[in-house]
Amino acid sequence: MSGDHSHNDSQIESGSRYNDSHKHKDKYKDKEHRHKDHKKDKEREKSKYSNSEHRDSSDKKHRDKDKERLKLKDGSSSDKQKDKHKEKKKEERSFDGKPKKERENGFASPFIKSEPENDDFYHSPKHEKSLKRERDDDDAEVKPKKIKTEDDRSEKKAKKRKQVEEDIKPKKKTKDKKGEVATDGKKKAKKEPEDKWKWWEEERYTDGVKWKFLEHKGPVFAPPYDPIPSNVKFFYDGKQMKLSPEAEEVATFFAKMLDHEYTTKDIFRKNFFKDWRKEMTSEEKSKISDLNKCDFSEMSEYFKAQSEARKAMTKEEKLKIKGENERLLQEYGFCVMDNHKERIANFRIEPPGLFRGRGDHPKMGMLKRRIRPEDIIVNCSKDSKHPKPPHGTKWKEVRHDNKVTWLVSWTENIQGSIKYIMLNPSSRIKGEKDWQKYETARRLKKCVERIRSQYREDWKSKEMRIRQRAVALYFIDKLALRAGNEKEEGETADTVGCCSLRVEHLSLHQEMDGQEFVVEFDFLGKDSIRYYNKVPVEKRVFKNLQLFMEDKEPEDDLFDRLNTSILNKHLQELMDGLTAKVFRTYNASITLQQQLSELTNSEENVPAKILSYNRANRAVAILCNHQRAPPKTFEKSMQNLQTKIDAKKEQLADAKRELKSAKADAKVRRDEKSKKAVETKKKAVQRVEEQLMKLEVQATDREENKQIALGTSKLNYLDPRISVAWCKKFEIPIEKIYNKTQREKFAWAIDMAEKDFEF
DNA sequence: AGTCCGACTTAGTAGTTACACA
DNA sequence: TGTGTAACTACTAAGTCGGACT
Repeated sequence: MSGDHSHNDSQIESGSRYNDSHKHKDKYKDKEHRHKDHKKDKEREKSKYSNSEHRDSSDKKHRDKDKERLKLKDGSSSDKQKDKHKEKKKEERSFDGKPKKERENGFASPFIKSEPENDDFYHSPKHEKSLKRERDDDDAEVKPKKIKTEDDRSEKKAKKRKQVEEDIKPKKKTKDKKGEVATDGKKKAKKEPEDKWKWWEEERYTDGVKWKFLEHKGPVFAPPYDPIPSNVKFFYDGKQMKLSPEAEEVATFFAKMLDHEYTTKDIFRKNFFKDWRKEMTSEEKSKISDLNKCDFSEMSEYFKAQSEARKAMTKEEKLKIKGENERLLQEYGFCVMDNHKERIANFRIEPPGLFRGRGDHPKMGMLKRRIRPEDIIVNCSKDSKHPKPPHGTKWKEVRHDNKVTWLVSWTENIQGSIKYIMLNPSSRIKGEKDWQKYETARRLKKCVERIRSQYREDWKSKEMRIRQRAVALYFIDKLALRAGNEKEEGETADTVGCCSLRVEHLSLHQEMDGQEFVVEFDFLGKDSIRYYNKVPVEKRVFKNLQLFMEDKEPEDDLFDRLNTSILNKHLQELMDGLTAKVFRTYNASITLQQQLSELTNSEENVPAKILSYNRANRAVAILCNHQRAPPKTFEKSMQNLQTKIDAKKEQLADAKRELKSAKADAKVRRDEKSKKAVETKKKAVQRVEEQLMKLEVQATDREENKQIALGTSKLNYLDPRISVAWCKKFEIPIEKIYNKTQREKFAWAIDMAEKDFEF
């Protein structure tokens, strides 16, 4: 399997963010020009709607939505019918890895237990009882009681657990808190339940319902604009000018970014200036007509001084701010969902500012407008205490949709997309989904060989669309490419995934570096990260590619008979719940598992084993092309480490010399005391050796990690149970692999995976 | 069949904090 | 006792995917 997946290290070395690569830049610039011409009209059309009018259209959207919901609620029979049908379909799909019959009777039990939340946050007793998720209560022997967490489980659940987790014994609680300090002690000790809620031992909703009760305090808005002092001046064309507060605020956004490269970019400046002018008074508008004549330098200096001052604050002042943040977190950072207090991921509304897209984004520099309560849709239980809008304001809407997971949403003005406030990854609602994702990937493991032989067969198909589909799937599987939805030109940076690859993104080499049939990929993927890879492929694939590229212009689609929706429909037929991204998850996780078993040597010490883990992790990151900008201080910190290593080596030599002389001494004297001295020296040598080893490992690890980001795969692609099992098997403390946040996110895996877990 | 859009996951980076070390 | 660096967190952009609508 993995032999199939040859991943070229050169990919990393040469890979770089588009902006950093000159060769690349030029290449893409050319293309952009070519594209531009036929984009123009479309763009003009678009921009008409981009700002004020957008609001109207989105309002309308929501009105329509309302209608729709109403319909659903008092439902005409036909609507209901349709809905039921839909939900059933969903249900059948939603529980990966669980036999269907277990799911069907979700929470039939009338048993309701009112379990007091062990903390009175948002307590609304009158509702709690009726809103508790229902469960059966008949398998008391499965798990030891804990005083206040859930103790009602069903037989089905017990079975399910057995099946999924095999023989999970109740564990001594993982005390993963020892290393944590102050803040932790404060909030955790008081607020956190002693026994953490194990949602993974409970029934799940089966019908598209995400919760039964939801209560929260709404979002925290960005602080209002704080005008700069009047002695900080703005100059236009050399003359001082007092700006209106609205125009001034936008000017400060620009001033704050002055040091950044993109304020020099034409598009950025153009977009900024256009949006800035919209905020000006007519007087200002008539005066300020050229951005180049604007002098923001005093503002810029002012903000720099401010940030210096912030750094130089006294301990007390810093503590005060910290305390205030903590208070805000406690008040707004949590919600109650189905009787459990859960952490919210992003409870602050995004503040206004200038949009910074990634890569060559056509909208960079545009003004991201301030979000007001009137823009906000609140989602919560009907019978919860609704969040109050700030004094004198109103929400746009309060709705009670328990088929979605978000608490708050608003429409952003740059792309017109919807932004959400949702729960933290440690929450039940995110965790269940995450777990499910890995179960789907594990199901793929069972049938991946079948799928592979099928697509290989399809390479020979008479039908073009099938060949294209098969070759694309091969890339997705072998190279872990993303699906590649088509995107609107001129709205975003020009990036592609598998289905949206263009002819210009690959070149074919009959022979290259002694290998036959090499495909050279060079394109910008998500976040404008460059994907560069030379891959030898099967002859049949190569021939197909030649065919697909025949008579096409560089900017034509490689797979002109394919898109993500066609591909995913096909995948759905091959396996329930299968989509393109499942391959990424599957290949990432299976690679980790293989690499770990290949690289780990049980004889080695803990740091060496961790190096092996990081290497396995790295193999995955390379596969998934997870890159990062090399840290700014990389070279220097590498040098520092080297000096340390040299010093350690010297120290080791010294220690060895001393040991030698001690030995000689002992030989002559033959007394206890000198024998002991030898022992001590021996120990010293050993200790220094270990330290040196540790440093060297660190150096290797860091060097190999220069441009590779491990975090993304660890967080999103690697089944945490693989890592947990590995830790247990080799007696590595889990803290060495996962930090606190990660342990919270993966609590389910840490609790359920034993050392023999197999992906 | 294609388009649009809502909901949700995946992504890199900027800024902050903790920590090691001279 | 500050300073440099690593680790972590917060932030938000940019994907995926399914379903409604046309």
